[in-house]
Amino acid sequence: MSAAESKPVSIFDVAKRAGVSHQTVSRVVNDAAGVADSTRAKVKAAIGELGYRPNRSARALAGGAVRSVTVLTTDTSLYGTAETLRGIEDAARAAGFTILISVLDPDEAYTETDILARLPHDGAPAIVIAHDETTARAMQTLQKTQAHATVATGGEHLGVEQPAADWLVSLDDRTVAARATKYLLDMGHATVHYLAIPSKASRRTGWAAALAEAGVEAPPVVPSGWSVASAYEAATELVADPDVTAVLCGNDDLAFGVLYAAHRAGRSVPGDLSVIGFDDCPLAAYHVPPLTTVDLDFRGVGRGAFELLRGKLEGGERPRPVWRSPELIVRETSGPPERRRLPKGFPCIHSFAAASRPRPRPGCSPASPPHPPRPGTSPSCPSTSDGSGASRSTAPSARSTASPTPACPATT
Amino acid sequence: MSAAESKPVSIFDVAKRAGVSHQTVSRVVNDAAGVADSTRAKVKAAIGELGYRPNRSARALAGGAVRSVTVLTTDTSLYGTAETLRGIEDAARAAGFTILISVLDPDEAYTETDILARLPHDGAPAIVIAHDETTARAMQTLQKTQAHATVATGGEHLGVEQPAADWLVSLDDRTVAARATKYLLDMGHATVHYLAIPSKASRRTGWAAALAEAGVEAPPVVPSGWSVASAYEAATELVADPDVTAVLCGNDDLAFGVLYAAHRAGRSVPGDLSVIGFDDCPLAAYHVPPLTTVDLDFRGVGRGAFELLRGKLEGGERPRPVWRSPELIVRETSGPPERRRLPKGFPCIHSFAAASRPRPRPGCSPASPPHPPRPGTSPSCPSTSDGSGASRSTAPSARSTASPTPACPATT
DNA sequence: CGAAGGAATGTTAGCGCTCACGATCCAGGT
DNA sequence: ACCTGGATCGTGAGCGCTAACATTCCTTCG
Repeated sequence: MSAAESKPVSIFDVAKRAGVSHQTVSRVVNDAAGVADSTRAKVKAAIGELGYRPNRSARALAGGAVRSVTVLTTDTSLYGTAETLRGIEDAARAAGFTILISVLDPDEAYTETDILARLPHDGAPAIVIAHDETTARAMQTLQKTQAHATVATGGEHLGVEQPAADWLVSLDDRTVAARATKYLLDMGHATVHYLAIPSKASRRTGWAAALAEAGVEAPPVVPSGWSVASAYEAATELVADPDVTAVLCGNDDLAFGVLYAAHRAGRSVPGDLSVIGFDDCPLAAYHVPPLTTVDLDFRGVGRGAFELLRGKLEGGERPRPVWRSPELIVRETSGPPERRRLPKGFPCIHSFAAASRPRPRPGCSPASPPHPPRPGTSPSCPSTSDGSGASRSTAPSARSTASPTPACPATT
Repeated sequence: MSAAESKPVSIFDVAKRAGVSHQTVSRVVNDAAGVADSTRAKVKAAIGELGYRPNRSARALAGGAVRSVTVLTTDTSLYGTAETLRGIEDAARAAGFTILISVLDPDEAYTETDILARLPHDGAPAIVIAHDETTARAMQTLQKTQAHATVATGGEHLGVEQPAADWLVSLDDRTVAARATKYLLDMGHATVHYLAIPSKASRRTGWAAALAEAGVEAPPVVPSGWSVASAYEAATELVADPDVTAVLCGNDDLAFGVLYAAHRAGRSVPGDLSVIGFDDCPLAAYHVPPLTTVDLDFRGVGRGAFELLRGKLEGGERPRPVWRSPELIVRETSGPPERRRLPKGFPCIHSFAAASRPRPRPGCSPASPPHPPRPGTSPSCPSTSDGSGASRSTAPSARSTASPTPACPATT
């Protein structure tokens, strides 16, 4: 309350004011036992009057409980990273931890010392959001010397499966990638192409596995950057090929890029081309057309990572995060391939496409299917209470597995 | 290099190894003058051999230069916030500063002590990303007692204009909101509606001012949350009204929500309805149709905030950030209102809309206008080298101010 | 050739806090 | 009356570092 431009109040100031020793104040501040209630009250009063706040540096230096986590990452503005960070934050805040962020440059080659210097002090707890080479290497460095206080998320580059490691929280996106691929194959697509994010992603493995299982030769992976723009560029060639009828994308942003490229190439979606993303970012459900994607609970991963770390730090029995399998959310960018296939290299496919495209047509009828957009956080669907895996009720548009119900007939 | 599970190496260990005093080591570590080159080399060798890294807590405690910034914000996953944070990070990293993040809950009522307790110690430097009430109040608290070490960004809630304050870095979005509104008015729209983000935004002021100047009575502001979903919900009623022909949205996410709502309501864009966003998020240029929006350089704001803070901290002459006016990027969600207006309450507007909608039609001709998507960072356009304000070359789709050139004729 | 002055280095005293231990007080048991 | 022991509180040391001052050693100049 009384905060002038003077020396900050220390534990000794409080002690004098309350007529006790500094150690007693320390005990009160840290909720330690062995302080009489009357004394505790006196001290608390003094703290209030003086506006005392503990100095974290001093506390850390003196060997108190650490109460801070350093998060190492490369790009805080990517959806997955940002959400993971949010999860860590949420959990950390609830536990009274402070968060330090250390952003690494994906293009720089760091020495081990460079990485260790990112920590506030030796042995400081850290979480690495490992979605690329740089962060994966950082994790390996920390593993060597600070294993007791380090946890990673993601980590496709780390070459470890979740069940094996007690320092990794990740998603089983390999399985769901396989499921998504199989879903497309089952629908009649001859093959599924994969537009890859820059990461040795397990998603790719899942995709390849599903193709192999179906006896389909995997087409070459199409590499892309992280941005919509790079996906657009990477996809232009792909969507120009009428034999390409289904594209699985490394994340939603890439899917949007493909969708835009498809639009410019005159391919209709999903009649002509099916596109599936990864992430279920907030926009996915509200895109035109709504994007079929995979619901990846990055926030849960972040929370899990923090809890895991806290468990290692405090030794006590903390709930270990489970390795949940994400779910495929079928919306309106995926469906069976066009029955009436176009001859390869056909100059203009507009008339065909327009005639047979079922749904996502702006300027359609206002009497579209009822739309219950409740993208809140309620986890389970009250009415449709079968947990059969392929859909979730958090997304606005209802699932549509096969048989695309034409919302508006081709012409009135 | 040699990092076992033992006591971390301190400045004294290095001193002993190098055969000097700990203070000399300190001088070397901090690049202080007055150390002989030979000694410096010896010490550096010892540091390398022992793998010594300074302890930040101890350094901070002992009163060394601070080298850390606390960023206070409410939501790290919002585009504007995330980008501002990136800007701060970039600048901070370059300057060797550490970043602490403290996330506030927008729904919580914090006391002054609560806020101050977020800082690692009294007088610690901080940047507040003030996009809502909570953060604005936090800023006011810090202003009172830590003014010398605090800087804010955004701050529509702070009631201060940039030129007046030496602790605020923000964008002149009021002016550009007015410009966008005027652009729509000039194009023939009878009025412009505003879908507001939850913030006493200057954007709204600009919008209202432009309407007032044109002698148009401002329609009621439509409130929305930050999410696409809330925008969709808020906009359903709005887009159902055929008299509404132009909507200015508080940010791009809201614009996407409106676009989706318009799509479901059977309104065509931009023939039937013009929509303008704010932010120019990466997706805007690749949306279908590409979104007319305002390029807000949040990353620049973040960098500017950090530089301003550093200036206050170090006292020296640092470049003061300038108050740049953002630019309107006209893409394909805005245009003149339909000449052939529909009678109010007309049951199905599909046939009209489809017949006259010029451009954004999936499944159009592959011979669309040449598309140069170079969303890199090259700031100026080589060919069109007039800086006349209404467009920027960083966005893929070319500008189209008035007269929408139909890319594909209605039917072949 | 001695004093002054500077460069290089060492010594001391904290920063604000916690840990480990020591001191004090008062109940209860013998 | 004495001892024991738990509850409560105080004292001293030290975490790793830097600021301020002290010291040493070598130039350089009158």
